[in-house]
Amino acid sequence: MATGQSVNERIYMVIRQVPEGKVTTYGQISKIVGTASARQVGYALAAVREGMAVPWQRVVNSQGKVSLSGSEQQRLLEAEGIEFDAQGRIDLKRFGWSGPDDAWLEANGFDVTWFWSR
DNA sequence: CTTCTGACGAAAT
DNA sequence: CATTTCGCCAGAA
Repeated sequence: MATGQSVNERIYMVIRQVPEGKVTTYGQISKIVGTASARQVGYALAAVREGMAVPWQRVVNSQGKVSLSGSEQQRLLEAEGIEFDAQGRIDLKRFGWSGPDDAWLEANGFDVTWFWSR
């Protein structure tokens, strides 16, 4: 594992891998990081400040909805090509990120075993 | 040093 | 479908 780094730092590393036009979920990030619960991912995002280069807007909840209702998160995603339905939800089948590739995981010290059950 | 408080998820009830 | 329970980080007061 990427030792010497805090849980939050590992969470940010993973989120930075999400490409524009795709979204990921709190649960998926927690599985990739391995040592973080979905709740901790939420804590980590709440601690993000400007200048950290973390595309926090690409992280939505398991229902495909943005966490910050009434904020600018949805507008930022629409600008990247993400579509929302009438209920304000994103179709994860179409816009969901499939995850980092094995090479990246291994190069950064993450456990690749989560791939076996994805 | 202690307490409080958040961008969440899955399973059980 | 709504509510409850647990998991257990990091910064502010």
